[in-house]
Amino acid sequence: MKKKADSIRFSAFQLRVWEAALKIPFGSTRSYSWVARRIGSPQAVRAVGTALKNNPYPLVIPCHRVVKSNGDIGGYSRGRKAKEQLLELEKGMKNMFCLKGDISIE
DNA sequence: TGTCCGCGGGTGT
DNA sequence: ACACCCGCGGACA
Repeated sequence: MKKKADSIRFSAFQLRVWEAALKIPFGSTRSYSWVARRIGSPQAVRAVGTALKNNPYPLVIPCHRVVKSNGDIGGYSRGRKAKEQLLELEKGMKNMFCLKGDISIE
């Protein structure tokens, strides 16, 4: 990603990561490795984390739904706490609307 | 559990 | 070109 006045220049890798993140169902979570596999770069798990961190719209892109594969919550730009609360919030909303299954965006 | 190392991509120098 | 830095994961003790 070139940092210039343009600000609309992102690498294809980042775009793929964010696109994959957008496919994560509301109120659900996926792992970093899941995203890595999904974008066709199974070993790029660390890069996925970096890409998610660099995402320009942290709330539009549901990067908070990406957690560690070992059950840990993982990191978050705005702090782990915020991430945790966001997930709880989505869970609550899901419950509020009496949603049994996942909501698929595509 | 805690550490350690490799991983791919991004950024600074 | 080089040397780090990471929102990780898996192996190993």
